[in-house]
Amino acid sequence: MQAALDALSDPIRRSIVRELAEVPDWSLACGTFKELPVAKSTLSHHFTVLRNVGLLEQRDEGARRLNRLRREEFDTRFPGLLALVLSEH
Amino acid sequence: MQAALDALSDPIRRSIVRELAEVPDWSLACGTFKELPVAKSTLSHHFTVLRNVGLLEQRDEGARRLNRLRREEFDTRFPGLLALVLSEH
DNA sequence: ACGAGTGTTCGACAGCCGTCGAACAGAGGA
DNA sequence: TCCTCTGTTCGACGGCTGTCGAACACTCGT
Repeated sequence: MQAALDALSDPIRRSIVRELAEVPDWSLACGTFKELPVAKSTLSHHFTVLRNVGLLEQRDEGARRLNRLRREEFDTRFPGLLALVLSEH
Repeated sequence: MQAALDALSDPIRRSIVRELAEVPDWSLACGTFKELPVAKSTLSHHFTVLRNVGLLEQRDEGARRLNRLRREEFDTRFPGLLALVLSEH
């Protein structure tokens, strides 16, 4: 719970989550978020946080690392939280 | 949204919210939270944060300041978030 | 009027965390 | 093989914020 709220209290990380929710699973690599105003090392850090809290699943496809939002698993553990974040416009 | 998550990402503030949820409205003053491991100035700060984010309503009763959890108002603006915090065991 | 109890405000401090650049590792194409 | 692209790791830095004690303001019994 603490980790979940910490993870989602960062606006950049919420942006990542919202963007992943709008595309099919495994369709976005980490590097496809270049519009975010942070360095790639910072982006890598954010992905680590989201993965550690159970919001993300990652999978290597050659040189790229594809992402999938763990909607059901996360919603089971923290009901309504993901829906709330996704409702943020 | 940002402010709401920031407010609830602090464990002390979640304790305050949970405790207020278990008693009738206007039944707890700020000073009745002495079991929390913080100084009273820190406690006052936390109450300010919770009030500013719309989770609390306060009312002076003599020297004491009584609190009320704004359940409906907060749940309207951030559906499910308060329920999630209250489910924290 | 005095003292006790309640709560706020202020300045100061410490730790956490988001941020960056540089260096590194691996995959894949020319 | 070399170069490019992708992503991680590392050390360093800065700002935010939770924390405290002291001082202040107010209410209410005694």
